[in-house]
This record gives sequence, C-alpha cells and structure tokens, in this order.
Amino acid sequence: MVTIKDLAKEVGVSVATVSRALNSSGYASPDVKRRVLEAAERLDYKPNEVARALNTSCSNVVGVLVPDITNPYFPKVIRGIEDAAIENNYRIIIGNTDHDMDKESKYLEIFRQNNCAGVISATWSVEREEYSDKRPLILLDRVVENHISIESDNLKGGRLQAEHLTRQGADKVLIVKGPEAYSSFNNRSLGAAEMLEAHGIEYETLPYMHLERMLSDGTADFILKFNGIICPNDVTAYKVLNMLRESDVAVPRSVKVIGYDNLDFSEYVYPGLTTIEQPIYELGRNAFGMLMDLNEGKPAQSQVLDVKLIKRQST
Amino acid sequence: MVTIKDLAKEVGVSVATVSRALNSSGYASPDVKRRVLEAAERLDYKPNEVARALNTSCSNVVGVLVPDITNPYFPKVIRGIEDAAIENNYRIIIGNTDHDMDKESKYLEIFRQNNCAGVISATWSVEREEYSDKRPLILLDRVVENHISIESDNLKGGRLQAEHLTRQGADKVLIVKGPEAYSSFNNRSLGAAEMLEAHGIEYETLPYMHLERMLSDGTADFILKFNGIICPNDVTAYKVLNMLRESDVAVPRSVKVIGYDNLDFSEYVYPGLTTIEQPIYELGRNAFGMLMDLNEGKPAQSQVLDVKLIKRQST
DNA sequence: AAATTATATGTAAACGTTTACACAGGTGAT
DNA sequence: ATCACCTGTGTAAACGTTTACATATAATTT
Repeated sequence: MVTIKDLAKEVGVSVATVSRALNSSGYASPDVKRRVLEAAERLDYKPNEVARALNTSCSNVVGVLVPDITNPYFPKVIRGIEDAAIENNYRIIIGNTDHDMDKESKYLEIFRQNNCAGVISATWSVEREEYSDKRPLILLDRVVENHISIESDNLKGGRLQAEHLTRQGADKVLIVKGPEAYSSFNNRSLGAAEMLEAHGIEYETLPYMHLERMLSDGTADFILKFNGIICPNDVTAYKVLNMLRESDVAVPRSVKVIGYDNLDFSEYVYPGLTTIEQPIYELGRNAFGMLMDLNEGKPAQSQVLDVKLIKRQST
Repeated sequence: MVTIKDLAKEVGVSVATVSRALNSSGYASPDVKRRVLEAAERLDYKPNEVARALNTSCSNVVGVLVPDITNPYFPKVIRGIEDAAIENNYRIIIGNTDHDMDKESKYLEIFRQNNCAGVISATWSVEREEYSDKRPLILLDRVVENHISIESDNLKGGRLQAEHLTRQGADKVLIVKGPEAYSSFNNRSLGAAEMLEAHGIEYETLPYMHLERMLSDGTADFILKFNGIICPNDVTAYKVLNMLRESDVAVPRSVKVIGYDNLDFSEYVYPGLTTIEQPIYELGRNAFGMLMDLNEGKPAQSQVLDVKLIKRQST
C-alpha cells in the first residue's frame, strides 16, 4: 500500500503538504500541488479510509437499517441509497432488524463504533432516549416527533385506494391494516377509512397480525364476505389473491383487491395487481441527499413524495 | 466516547494492560482482568472499530458484491451472509455492480481502502490480474479457476428441469440460457441439454439477451412453437408466463414452463411456478463461514450444495 | 542459594491520516 | 523603514487501538 508518506518522499515535501495538496485544504503552491497529484496518479495512491475516519472521527460510511432486506420493498430503497452514496464517495452498511428493538440498538452501537457519518432508518418507531448521538438520522417512511423523515404521501395513497375501489363498485370493504406502530401504515388505513366514510361505504378493519394468522391457519373465510379488500402493501395482496384463488373466488368479479407499493412483481401475479405506486427508489436517493445536507450544516427539511394509482386487473 | 484510556485511568493500570485484559491476549492477572471488565461494563465502553482496523490493518467488515440487489435472488443471499456476519461480530458493505467490470473494480478498491477482512462476490466472472490482494475472496454461485467458490449443483438442477419436463410430456423443448460468462447459468443449460439428448428429445437453445429483446419488442411468438420451456431463473419464467398469458396460451396444457431458484414469489404467480429450489440463504451463510475459515488459516474448500425440484402448476 | 522460567505490567512505537501551530519569505500599506 | 498580512511549508500532536520490548516480581528448577 502506497501511503501519503511515500508521496511525500517522492515529491520531496512533508506529509502535511501532501495532505493539503490532495484535499485542497489550506495552502499549497500550484507547482507542488501539480507534482503531488502527478505522483499520486503515477504511484496509484489511494487514501486509506480507515486512517482518515479515525482522525476525523467520521467515516464516509452510512448505516442503513431495514426490517428485512428479503422484503422486496427494501432492496429498492437500498439501491437508491447506495447509488446516491457511491456517487458521493460514500458506502453503506446495512442491518436487518427483524422489527426487534434490541437488534436495532445493537446496530446503532455498531454504526457508532465504525464512526459512521449518519444513519438512515426504515425501522425507527418510537422516540428514543438512547440516540443521544449527534450524528444525523433520517427516518425513511416513518415519522417520529423531533426527527427528520422522508416518506411518500401515505394519507393520499390510502384515499386513492378507497376511492378507486368504490368507483369500481365495491360497497363492503375490508381494510387490512399494516403492522402497528409504523406511521406510514397507520396513515394509509386512516386515509382509506376517511375516504370510505366520506362516501358512506360500509367497511371493517382488520389488524395485520390477524390476517397473517388467518392465512396460515387456513381460517380466512372471514374475508369472503367483502367485495373489496384494501391491503397495506403488495406482498399482503399477493397472499390475499392466492387465498381467494384457492377458495375459487373470482377476482375482480366477486372481490376487488388493491395493494400498495407497486413492486415489480405486481404485474406478474394473476390477476395483475392494482396498486399505489410510491417512488421507492427516490425515497432512498433523497434520504441520502438529506443526510449529506445535514452533514454540511444545511437545514434539511422532511420530505413527502407523491404517489399514484396503477390500475391493473385485480379491481 | 469512553476509550481504553479512560478505563486505564479508572482501574489504575496502563492502556496496554487494559487492551490485554479485554482481548485476553498476552498476560493479565485475574484480578486486573476482573476490574477492567467491570469498569468496561460500568462505563459502557465499546471499542472503536476504526482504530482497531487501522492498527491491525484488517477491519471486521466484509465486502459483498452483487449484480443488483433489486433482483430478489440476492437479498436472500445477502441476508444469509449478514446473519452469519453479525453472529461473528462482523458487518457487511454491499456493492451493486450492474455487471460492470469497472464498477466491480471500483468496489474492490473501496473494500481495500476500508481494510476489509475479505470479499464475497456474486459477480466475478473472469480471472483477474488486478486482484493481487492477499485478502480472501469467496465466489458465490460462480466458479473461476484458482478461486474458492460456493455454488449449488447447477448441473443437477438443469438435469432435474429437463427430466421433469419430459416426464410431463414435453417433446419440443426450448432452453433459455442465462447471461453468458457465468458458470452457474452455463451449467444449468448444459445439464438440461445433456438430459434432453439422453432422452432423445428435440430441443433448441436461446440466448438470454435474445429472449429479453423479444419480450420487450413483443416479438416472442417464436417461443410458441415449443411445448416445454426451461428458464434459467424464476424471474425469467415470470416474464415468459406473462407473455404466454397475453398470447392466450394455456399453461400447463399447451406449454409447460419450469423456472430455477424457487423465489418466494413463485408460489404467487399464476400458474404456480414449478422450479428448482436452491438453498440461497445457506449459500450466503456458508460463504461467510468459508471466509472466516480462510482468515483463521484453515484450508477452506469449495462447496457445492444440493438442489431439488419443487412441483407446482406450471408443468 | 542460584539460575531459570512463567507471569504480570508498563513504555512507547506503530497504523495512515488531518490539522493546529510555528516559521519564513514576499507583498503592500503607512 | 516598519508593520501587517498573505502565502507556502514543515513539525509534531492527535485520533484509539494493538503489540514489541523492557522490566519486575513470583514460581519453579537445579
């Protein structure tokens, strides 16, 4: 490994000068700067990130927390973060929390131990004592008091779901709620319920866990009494579609099903899933941008991105 | 941040002693060791990974290269690696290469700059000068001369695909090949072709890119003349199923389709996709284990994991 | 009792950067 | 001619660890 010392010797100046020349920090004569850069090029010098991180106590690594990368929503987010990161000479460390607060805490500690430049979290759900660290934190698709966040317009998304379903003729609607404690899911069902009430449509809500249990127990005939089902995300919708197919219920004739996310797969399931598209990739990209803004002292603001309805065959 | 220095002051010994006590390296009296650990606990001391990595020039971070985390095959692999990593107090940095050699090289450089403990790559396709680094490298689902690798039994998988299809009555078979240059895909089509020949079944092969182009151009009627289609992976099979549905071709009656990977989604597409299951998560887990073995000087060996046929409705 | 060895601890250098500070020479204003 | 200031460079400390080496005491061998 060629170090800054080698460059110094090669050019005949001190390491301090080399550092200044390379980083354009402090003074460095044009001539010396040129020679340093030339030598760096020639010897294929690459700065050691670790040494730099130790000295500045801030690495160019950001920590990313997701519940489970195996859920196809998150790879897209991560890809957005990663692409933005690499463009800015940053890298990401990812951690799967499995909705487990202890795991989350453990990862936060790890990020700190690695002098991470900040954290982007899609798992944060509560105000935390513990995070007294000064490093910036961006919440992704989660809104928590006193934290900067980026999300898509979940309330609007929920409304769009409900509006479309009623427009397609559903008048007995089931709203399947998402996992509790996450603002995004709460807002979706809130928006949907609000819209259904406005239209005077009959509806019930079902907690996420109940549906999961019903589906695995095979006791989901409960949902057969509805002719419209609003799902909190596409993956849940896939399961519902599957269950309906097994029960020989015609979709969309007897029941209309709408999802949320517009994952790539939603066009491959049968029938093609009507859903709400949110700009997942951009959520990740922008989240990283906000982190950079914060690190540069700019006053970053929370963002809300727009969503739109994608019509397919399931409604 | 409480450092080793604070502990030293607290306990009344030197930093060297503290370090030895914490790491159980070198001598440390039971009494001192106890007091150091107690103080570490009490002051909530957490070692700074960066400083450690600088000193030992080896961090507990491993680099992971994948073509694109958005492809649902890879999150599973990554999850396997990540779970194994965290159990061993390691973390992972991931890089998406988009099948681009330059990106791959760039990431390798980054991994080196971060003193990574090793690299697990699902993108490696050729013997490389460049990788003269001594750090261990595990190839995942890729076999390249002179490198340690882990893969599933692709040859067998290909054979299983072909055997099942013929057993279901297909006698005009199309083998869609995977992206060139990757041994795993080559072996799959090789196995399939071999088996078809053994059974005296008529077949053709189609390069991956051709199919992709046909599907996006809408000129894929070429594949309608077959009654059995062997896909290199599940995602490709989804697209084929979709195309067939749009052309009103009955699956499995007129054409039988078989995939490869057994992604979670394959039970949600319609008709449910018959496919070859490979232990994706375990591939990742074991890959990390092999890396650890190498780092401990144990002579690691390449591994080949078993695959099996998953029957569903598409055949 | 002397010599050897094992145990325990401290001192200081090292890892590869960045940066506060000191210093020197040059420029321009007074 | 004096002073202030800007530019360019070097010296050395710092970031938080690990570890080679030196030293000191205790335990064991001869």
